[in-house]
Amino acid sequence: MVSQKALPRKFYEQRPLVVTKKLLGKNIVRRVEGGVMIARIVETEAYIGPRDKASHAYDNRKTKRTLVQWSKRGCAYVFKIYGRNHCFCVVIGRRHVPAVALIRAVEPLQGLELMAKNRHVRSTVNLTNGPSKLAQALRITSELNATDLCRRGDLFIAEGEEPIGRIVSSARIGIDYAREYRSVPWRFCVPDSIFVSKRQ
DNA sequence: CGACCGATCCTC
DNA sequence: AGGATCGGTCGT
Repeated sequence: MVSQKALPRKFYEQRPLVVTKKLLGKNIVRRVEGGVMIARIVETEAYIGPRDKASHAYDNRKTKRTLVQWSKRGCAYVFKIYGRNHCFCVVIGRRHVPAVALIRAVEPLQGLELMAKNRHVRSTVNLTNGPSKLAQALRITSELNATDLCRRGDLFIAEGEEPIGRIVSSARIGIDYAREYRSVPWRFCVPDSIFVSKRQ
């Protein structure tokens, strides 16, 4: 039986890289009409503004899109990318310091049928093995931007099983333009998960 | 107001 | 390897 108690604010108030790493193994709980979906986080990345050139909040770019990055830790930052895809992040920066953890991959635990319906794919691994794939599977869109994940609502994160083995860290994916921040090891994943992006 | 482009995914 | 697809962002 998996816990459905939201992680406390205190969890998100640790140092950004600590939170990003500790999110591995935690469970995303998503309630929609038709049921509950639960998925275990297996891959994350940290974006730590304002100096991080890969971050949307680089150089303190505070816009309508990025504003949530300055809100309370433990809130959701959901953005749309390439016109059709969404990505799901968690705010983890101290007050006045924008920072988020991007959820890059999860393992489905409950509600696989719902996820498959949302994704229109057959294979289980293809359900949630990428940031926009999991957002689509869990039906996470811009409407959920700024959701407080510390409340037990339609979207929150709960305690899960500790990852077994050593956490792998590496450079982040898809941010080659970020100059000297291109190679910082701010990507974390559990070892041996088939849902983790190829490339480590 | 126009131009550019992306923390991706899918198909070829 | 290339196209989809559109709102955010920035320069004029």
